[in-house]
Amino acid sequence: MARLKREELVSAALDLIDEEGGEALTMRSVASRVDRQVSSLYNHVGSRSELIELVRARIVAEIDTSAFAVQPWDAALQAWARSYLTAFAAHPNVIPLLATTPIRDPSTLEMYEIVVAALLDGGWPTRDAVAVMRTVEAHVLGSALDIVAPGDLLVQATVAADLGALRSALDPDHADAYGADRAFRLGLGALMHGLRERHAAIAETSSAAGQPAIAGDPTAAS
Amino acid sequence: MARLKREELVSAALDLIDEEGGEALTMRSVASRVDRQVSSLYNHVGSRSELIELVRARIVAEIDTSAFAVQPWDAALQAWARSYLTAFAAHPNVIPLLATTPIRDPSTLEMYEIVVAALLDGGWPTRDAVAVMRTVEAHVLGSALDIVAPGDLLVQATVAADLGALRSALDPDHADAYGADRAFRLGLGALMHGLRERHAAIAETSSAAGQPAIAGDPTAAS
DNA sequence: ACGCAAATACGAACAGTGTTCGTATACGGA
DNA sequence: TCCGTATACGAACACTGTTCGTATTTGCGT
Repeated sequence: MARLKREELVSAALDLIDEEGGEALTMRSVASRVDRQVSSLYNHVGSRSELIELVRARIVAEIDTSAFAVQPWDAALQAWARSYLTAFAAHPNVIPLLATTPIRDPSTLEMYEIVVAALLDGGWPTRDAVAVMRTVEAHVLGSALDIVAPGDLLVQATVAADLGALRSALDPDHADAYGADRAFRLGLGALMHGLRERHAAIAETSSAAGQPAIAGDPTAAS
Repeated sequence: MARLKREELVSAALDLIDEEGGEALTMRSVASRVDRQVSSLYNHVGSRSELIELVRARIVAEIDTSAFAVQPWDAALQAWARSYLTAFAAHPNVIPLLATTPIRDPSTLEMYEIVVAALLDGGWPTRDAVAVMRTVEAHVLGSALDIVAPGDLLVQATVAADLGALRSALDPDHADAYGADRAFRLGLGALMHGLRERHAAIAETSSAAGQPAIAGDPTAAS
């Protein structure tokens, strides 16, 4: 019996989730998939949570952050968000598993580092850089959850109840993941538009008054 | 022994989640809290999932949609998003439970109806109304998940690893829920800014060519 | 006030789950 | 070849949600 490697375990887990959903990821199911007994898994992985965290690392590795090195902050940020969502959307069943559990994976933190460094380099003040990244990531994550949500259920409930406006506005053919992706792109475009605006405003006041140290609540810009 | 009402069960569940977290919501724990045996609960609730869905209804009821009746679409939408996040943030431990499970609660659908109707009334084309609502909701939900994520863990890992830019940009005192809320407000402001811009652009082309029927991908606006 | 039907409470049981333990086996480097 | 170590194993534990048959209690119509 060939020696079991950690990466095989992660692959088995990811395949299992992709094929049968996140609740199907039991230690017993993955054990039978790699043709071992349950207790053997604990020689390679400390717990089920840790296994999930390894799956996260596998997916995060697919996110492309190269744009930050060669493009201005806004284009790079948008490309990053797109790649982020694409990586998650490729494994929709994993999303609920990753969205709720706290991040312990170091590679994810390295990604944060790249993004924040690029934002600072792009002229964002220290106060806002982390907030900008967080809000863009939140947008991506929320949209990812929207993708995994069964859209047909929404349509079904809509016709059952008395929801006129919603039903007429819902395109029945595209209320599913496609609709979610469309909503994501629309929202991301709007979000980036607003961020560019804010960035420009900050740069202006900054150049007019040396180092900013903005007074009051910096998020008050309507 | 006083007769057990459904709402008492929901209250007990919500209290339990607030105090001890979402994983602590076991049928046995809520049973002991209402001083019953486990099997008795199933006389009032079909399953644990249904109980969670009732908790969702309780929280959704706190979201204020009154602004749609008296304010223009953009101000109302922003007020709705704020109220939405506030309602969830009041019960952070519930967020992971609700973010992942599909929505079966009818009152939530009624809320969607109100929002979409207001957007249509505000001049948004049928194609985009649902997308606008979805993306704003996704932003709220993603930010809510950001709030529940333990921020101190991020800081801790940041100092442990070699993440210079991130560490220097992170305000150690406010890397927690406060920072998440700041990021949310910043992002929501930017998002609304972009949506207003897009709405104005659409209204312009619409008035120039009767009913729009926009050609090409309507989300292509950079 | 009575009786009856329906709602509720109960305890035991079942099939799952993640995890731990002690022990046996097989591998891989010296 | 030999020895230490990593791996594999099976049984067991404490949980979980849910179902079942059977008491008990409630509230309503008479």
